[in-house]
Amino acid sequence: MAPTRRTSRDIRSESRLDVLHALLTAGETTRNELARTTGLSTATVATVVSDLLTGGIVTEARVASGRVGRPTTLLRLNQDRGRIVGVDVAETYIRAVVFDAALDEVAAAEVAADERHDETEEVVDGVARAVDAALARAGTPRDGVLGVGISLPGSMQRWGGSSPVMPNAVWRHVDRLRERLGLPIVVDNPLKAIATAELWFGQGRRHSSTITVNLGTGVGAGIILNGAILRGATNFAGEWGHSLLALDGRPCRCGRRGCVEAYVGALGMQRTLEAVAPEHPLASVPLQRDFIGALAAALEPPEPDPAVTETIQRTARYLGAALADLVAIVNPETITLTGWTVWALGDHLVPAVRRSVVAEAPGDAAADLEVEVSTVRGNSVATGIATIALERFLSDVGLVTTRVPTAL
Amino acid sequence: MAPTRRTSRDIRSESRLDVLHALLTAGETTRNELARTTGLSTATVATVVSDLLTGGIVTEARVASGRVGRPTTLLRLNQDRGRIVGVDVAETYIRAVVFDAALDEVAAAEVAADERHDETEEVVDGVARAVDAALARAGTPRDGVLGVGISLPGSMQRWGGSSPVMPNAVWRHVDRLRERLGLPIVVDNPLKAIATAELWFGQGRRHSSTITVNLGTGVGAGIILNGAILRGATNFAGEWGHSLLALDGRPCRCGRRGCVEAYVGALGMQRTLEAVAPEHPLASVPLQRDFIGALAAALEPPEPDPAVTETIQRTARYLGAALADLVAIVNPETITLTGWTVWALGDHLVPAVRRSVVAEAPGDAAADLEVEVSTVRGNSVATGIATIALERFLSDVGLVTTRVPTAL
DNA sequence: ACCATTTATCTATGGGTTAGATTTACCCCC
DNA sequence: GGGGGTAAATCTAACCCATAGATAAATGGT
Repeated sequence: MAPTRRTSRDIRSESRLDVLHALLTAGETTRNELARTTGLSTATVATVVSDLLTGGIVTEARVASGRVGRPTTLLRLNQDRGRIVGVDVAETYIRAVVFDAALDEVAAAEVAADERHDETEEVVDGVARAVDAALARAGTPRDGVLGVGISLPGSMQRWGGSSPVMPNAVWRHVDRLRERLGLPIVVDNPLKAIATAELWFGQGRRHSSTITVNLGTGVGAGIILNGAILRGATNFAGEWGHSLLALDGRPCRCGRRGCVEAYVGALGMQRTLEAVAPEHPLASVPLQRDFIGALAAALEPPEPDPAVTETIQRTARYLGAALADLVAIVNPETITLTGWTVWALGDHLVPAVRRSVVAEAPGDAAADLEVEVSTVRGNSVATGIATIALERFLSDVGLVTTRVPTAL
Repeated sequence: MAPTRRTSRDIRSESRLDVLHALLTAGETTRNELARTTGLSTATVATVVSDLLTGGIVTEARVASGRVGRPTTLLRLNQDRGRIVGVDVAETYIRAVVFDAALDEVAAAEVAADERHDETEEVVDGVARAVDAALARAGTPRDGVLGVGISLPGSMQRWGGSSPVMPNAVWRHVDRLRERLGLPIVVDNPLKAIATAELWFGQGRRHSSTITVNLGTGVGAGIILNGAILRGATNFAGEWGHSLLALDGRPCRCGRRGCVEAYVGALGMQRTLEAVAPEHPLASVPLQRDFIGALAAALEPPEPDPAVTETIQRTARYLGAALADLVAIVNPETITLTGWTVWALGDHLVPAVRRSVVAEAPGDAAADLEVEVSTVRGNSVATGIATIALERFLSDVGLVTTRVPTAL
């Protein structure tokens, strides 16, 4: 019944990941502390740390303790093990971020992208230029790259199957990307990337079930259950932005009507402002980021713009109702909010959204739910997809058995 | 990060459950066949079968093979190991079903229930009377009962926590039920029960992710991911019937507006008929089962009632849109439909629902989705909750480590 | 130089699995 | 009646995981 039977190697793999997560959280720590943090015995921690030292993933520094007893050795992730690149392919830009092996950002580069970039060659070229520029900025030779993670919107692949079925367009992307970059790559979609960022750096470390919701032009949810990303049958899970808020409601970019995104995406918020005050000057701001920035500015004391305030209130209600659907169906412990709309407007949105979720969720399902702005900083898509690339690298060197989706 | 680390005992537990599921599916089988079915080695199957034989869960019958070679021993679940009772506490009835240890139905009894049965004593009394009547009908002494599973609507409990938080009303139910029945009991909600039935007897055996949707007075979804029931932080997952279909739409029984249940529950379908043909005689049929039965009758050839046909079409569209939300968020491989509305109207609903899901789901997310009537026969709530009771019994005798939610 | 203390490592023992050897129980044939 | 071939069932050595507690290492204090 379990589609993939777990073996004792999986147990060891989990132990290694637990130790790596504890190291990421602590920055530097000791074997005894790792035993306390992970619940593993000191013998197991010793064995796992030995494996990671041998693999060059972890380094140690002998530290005189300044007290009696055997001196303590501090451990940390080996930043110098190599570089990992995370690439966020969005609608209007392609951003490549170089991380060290401790997943600290080293350098970044961005190239503009035409929104009609479903032409394979243009995407491949843009990704290659962004990666090359970022690596140059980081001073990293190609042989120092452990892996490149590339987030492609809408990419879909059969998880774990022996013959993955993928839309031809995406297959061509992957093949061409591999040829062009000449580096080990892994491809996934942005929702899985942000979920991975939350799992490794955010609330996913502390909670069994977390949903991280991205608000921007597009809107979606990364779902973490029992310490793993929910991918779904076709790696499509989390497309909550295209679940219904209002049957036959507002037209959505996807061609359907009434989607959550049509109400709480940046464009949806502009539509809400148009409904509140059709002649409002902000209703005709053409660029979404400018629009959201202007909303934030319009809310500054001492005189917040009443139409903008009403827009925020309505948006909070729509968002609360949509999050209540996630609560009703998935019932997570926490929901985190991420994305550039949240950075700009979170202070205004979050308190109202919390109230709205509790009001809109059935029964008292949302009574204990925590809704908060994500603590994952920077570009969480790039961070997450780089983390997926690191996991893939660790899998390739036999340190973890987690099945990272293959871009064959 | 994994909330509960898996140990080698968990691996053995999974092996035992795999063997048990294979036995349930096959009825009777051989060790070699079990090895082929489960993928375990013949040595492991031998060890597992030995454990199950020792525990009296499985029996063997020597069978001459009629061919050369060592004769084959047939194995089957030991029906005589004891009896398990599954109790479905619904709004208007309490039904107790007695199963043997191979989960075949032996006898049943039903008592009427007042819809205002949130009075603890009335529920406890009704459950006790139903269980006593069913056991009498089965000729089963109390000491022959391995466990009683009781499905209580709305029951919630913290899964796996050391100090479960549960609404007081439900706590009182559990305490009083244990006192009154004097039998080992486990309590869960109907959505978890139907998911368990689908996992053990339906599509959950063959697919990694399945959602089983119950349509009746109430509407909800049992969610199976990676061979396990999705419970959620407060055991509330699957309340899809109270996710939104239409913001500010039809009033729902739960006090909110626009819930899926208000459109595709039995009462919702009657509201749809009222919208289609306000003077239709069926619009005022008072009892929901009578109404649904009358709908089915009105659809018989050669002259199906046009208003009823239109009602079915609209309902299929609403249901398709609501299922599309499950596809967008959870992305399962299959969706099965169950419940008395489905038994009565499935032939008319399912083809249209399939088309609607594909049309309403974003992109081609639903392209490969299978939507079908569940193959789990009988009362799937009672079957499922009895299966949970069997799992609990197996856990109590140390044969599985699966954490069945405790009704302490 | 020795002792107490603390950290790190080692070891025997517990759990799981499998490949392949061995045993068992049959049928067929001489 | 016995031997050979065959297929099922069982056993065994070797692999994986974990931990409790013993042992070793490295320090500071006396």
